[in-house]
Amino acid sequence: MTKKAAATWRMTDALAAKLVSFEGKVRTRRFAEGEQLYRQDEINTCFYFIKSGLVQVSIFRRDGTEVVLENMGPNALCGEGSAFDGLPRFSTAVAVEPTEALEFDTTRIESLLRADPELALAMLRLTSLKQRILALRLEHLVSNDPEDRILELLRRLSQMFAIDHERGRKIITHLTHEQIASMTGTSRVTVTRTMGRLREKGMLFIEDGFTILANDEDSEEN
Amino acid sequence: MTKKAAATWRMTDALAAKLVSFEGKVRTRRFAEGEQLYRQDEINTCFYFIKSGLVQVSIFRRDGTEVVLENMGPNALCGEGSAFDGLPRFSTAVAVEPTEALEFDTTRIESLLRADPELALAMLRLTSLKQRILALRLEHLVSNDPEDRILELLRRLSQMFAIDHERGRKIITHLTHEQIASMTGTSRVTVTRTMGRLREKGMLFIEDGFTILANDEDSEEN
DNA sequence: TGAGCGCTGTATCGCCGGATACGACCGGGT
DNA sequence: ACCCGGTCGTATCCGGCGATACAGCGCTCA
Repeated sequence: MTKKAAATWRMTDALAAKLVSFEGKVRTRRFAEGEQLYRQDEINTCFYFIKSGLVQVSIFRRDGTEVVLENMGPNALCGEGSAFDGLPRFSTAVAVEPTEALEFDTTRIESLLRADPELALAMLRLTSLKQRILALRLEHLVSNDPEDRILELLRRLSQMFAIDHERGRKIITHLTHEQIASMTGTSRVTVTRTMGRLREKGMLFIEDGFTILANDEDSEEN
Repeated sequence: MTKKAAATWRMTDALAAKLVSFEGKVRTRRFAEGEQLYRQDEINTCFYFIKSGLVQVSIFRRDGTEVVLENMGPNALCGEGSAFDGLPRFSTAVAVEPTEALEFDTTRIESLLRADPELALAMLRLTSLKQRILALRLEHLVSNDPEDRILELLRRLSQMFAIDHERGRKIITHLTHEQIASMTGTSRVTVTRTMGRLREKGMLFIEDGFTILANDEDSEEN
């Protein structure tokens, strides 16, 4: 049950534009803090484009632990996976802030696609991006080295939510060690230990509570 | 460098039908054993629908280890992720058997989508399925328990490639422990140990070299 | 038929991450 | 000021996985 957090995912404005253009043509919904957009195991055909707010998408495992997939902020799309394949949702989405979203329904989207082939392309590009992120997370999760797992997350955040800084990239998204732990499949203690090590190595700095990831001059990741 | 293996992924015939119908309208390509369909880090816009043969999709990590994402058999789609988002491929696809595939090009697919909105839906459904599989793998990879990781793989295979058997589901796909290890991020020894434990618990049987996964009406695991 | 190879089953050992516990710090609320 | 909840830092202990090595076994092929 992680608490309020900043977004860990978003898309480029160009991609979002296509979805935004449907405002008015589809239902706009508001979710209060704590309200669920959809719940694991249920079947339905809606997916959401988030206009404002913050939605946490996570999987609850059988042993009770929670795996946070992503914190979706403005311009993110969520729920499209299970909306299209008609199978029970594999994740739960909860608004952790008051959220406004466009609700698309796949049972009605066929007509939209017919009318606007660009929408199909935009959707495919979006799901492709998600596929990429998932695959990259997978790549680093197979490793049992926590440093590897945590760096992968930080690098992704540094790409998506960071601003340049004299010593690297300042990551605006603030995550507690607990949250990082639940996203990387490690323990809170290990996150603390590992980030301490990274700091000693000069790969990481903390300033005003923000994490600064040093540019990896040593290699050419991503 | 895992060797020849059986498929670990496929889609339902209904979904495949739409793609198959494009035979003749798009290029058909043949790949010899060992030939690459695409390579990690390169950029191009093609994706493939496999008609026959077997393609191994894997990620080569910086430390040199290989993560096998999937062995794609007939009726599988691969490469669509990086084909659509225009970023460097995150995986490498190699034919491990002589393979015949339909080659789609995203730069030309727009016209196809326009002409046939059903194609867009089929593609979205397909990528959704892939997203689901990736997310489920993720869910189990965050766990450091090898039993968890390995069971997830076996359950997936049991759903996709197994036939009923008096003691459970007989998994046709034959994988060596080494291959299972590289798909689950564990060591070969651990796979052997873990599967031994599962056998003792009666959750697993080996017969004629095939793995039989007991139906989990026994519900309680770990 | 025998040699060689790949796969499976074990054993030993070192290491490191999880569990647990506790203290320091910071901020908000009464 | 005081308390309190949340977060970060650190110590200890234990279990189990990875690395490595080796033995038995069933192939294939000469």
